[in-house]
Amino acid sequence: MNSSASTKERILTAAEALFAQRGFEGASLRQLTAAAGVNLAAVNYHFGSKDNLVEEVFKRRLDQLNARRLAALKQVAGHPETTLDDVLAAFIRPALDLSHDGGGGLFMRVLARAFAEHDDSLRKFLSENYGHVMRQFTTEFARLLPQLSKEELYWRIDLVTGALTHAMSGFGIIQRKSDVSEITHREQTAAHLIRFAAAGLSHP
Amino acid sequence: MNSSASTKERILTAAEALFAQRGFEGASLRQLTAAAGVNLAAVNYHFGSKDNLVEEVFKRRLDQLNARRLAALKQVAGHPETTLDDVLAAFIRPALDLSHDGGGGLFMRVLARAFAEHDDSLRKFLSENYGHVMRQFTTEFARLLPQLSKEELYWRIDLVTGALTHAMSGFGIIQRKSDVSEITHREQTAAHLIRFAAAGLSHP
DNA sequence: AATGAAATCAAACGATCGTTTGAGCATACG
DNA sequence: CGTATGCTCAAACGATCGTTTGATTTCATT
Repeated sequence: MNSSASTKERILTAAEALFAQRGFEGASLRQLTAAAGVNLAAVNYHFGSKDNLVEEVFKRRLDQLNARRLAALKQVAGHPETTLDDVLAAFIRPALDLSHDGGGGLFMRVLARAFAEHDDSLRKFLSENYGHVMRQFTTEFARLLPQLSKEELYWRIDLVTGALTHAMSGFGIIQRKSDVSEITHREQTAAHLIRFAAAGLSHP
Repeated sequence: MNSSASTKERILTAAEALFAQRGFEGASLRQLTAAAGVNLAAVNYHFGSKDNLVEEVFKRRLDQLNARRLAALKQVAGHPETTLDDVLAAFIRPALDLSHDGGGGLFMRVLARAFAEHDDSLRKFLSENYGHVMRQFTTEFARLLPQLSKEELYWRIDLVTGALTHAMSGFGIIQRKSDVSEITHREQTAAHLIRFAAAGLSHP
């Protein structure tokens, strides 16, 4: 279809969509290359193996998402006037933006699949490429919620993570009402998630 | 006749564990039957197909889980003195109990996998066998939270579902501290989840 | 135009998948 | 006892999987 894009990019885009729909094992290289309009052998030529392709699909979006989240966090972390909502916005808004621009509408669903997979190698890869972000956010949450024990804080962050991952994996489907502009709809969605997460984190 | 029931049960138990670990497509019938100590052909003989086996794995636990949840809900639904915590307890406690007795420790992880799968036939099956439970709980939530619009309520229930599914899928791993009895640990876990869910549902 | 590296292609590789087969075994009933 | 029925078993089926191969095409550089 998109013959202007490079073969590598077309494979990555088709893989992202197919992984979101059928899973990492359910999507075959033959379906994938047919959808991308490239030869079957192109995957092993450009990526070496299917497992490497899976990692590259994650890296392409995750590097961007991590950078945006950390940049947003840096602007509020440590400041005395920073609120819980500010930190949550730094975590949530970049994911929402990724879903609407940059063509990453299906990536959050791929990420949710990866969270559900309890495969060790995939979890290790995610931990190496995602863990430092969660760690920095956790530090800031701990600063803003000093009344919580470490155990209590980890519990709540885990639950919030589950809620947000679940919700964001549905972004591909949820359609805004036609009488609301996209930017308004995105603001409303962000407000929903932020208020829910703040309530779950800071309840007495 | 009795030996067939034994073979069936062994297949179901091995399938539950292997589906939790490797996913529905990742677990092969050869791994599965080897783990169960039965012949390869036994799956197709007793269940007809692998897809039918997947459904039977769900049915075995889901029928019990649904029955317990609805029974607990029935005891509190509609009563004027019922609180949000009561309804949430009716939803959460049966899942916790299933994880600790009856050998269903891995089932919640299988269920979480199924939620992450966006496969149409599996979602249809879950909707048919799980939807009526969610519908009854939603009705009771709506009664106890009359200040929320329908749209707002659905948003919050969806987020709570994501959080609980995520948390419960980890039950197989989380170990209680040795100085806490299992029943105390279960109570503490239930209290965590109920308070978090109540905060997320009822925040201003 | 000639050259050589990079990219694409059709075809085939061995492995593994879910499923089927037909013979053999067990147990219950006339 | 003989036989029917339910179950188990090793073996094989065709299909599909990820991967590899070697020839061919593409294309920038000389």
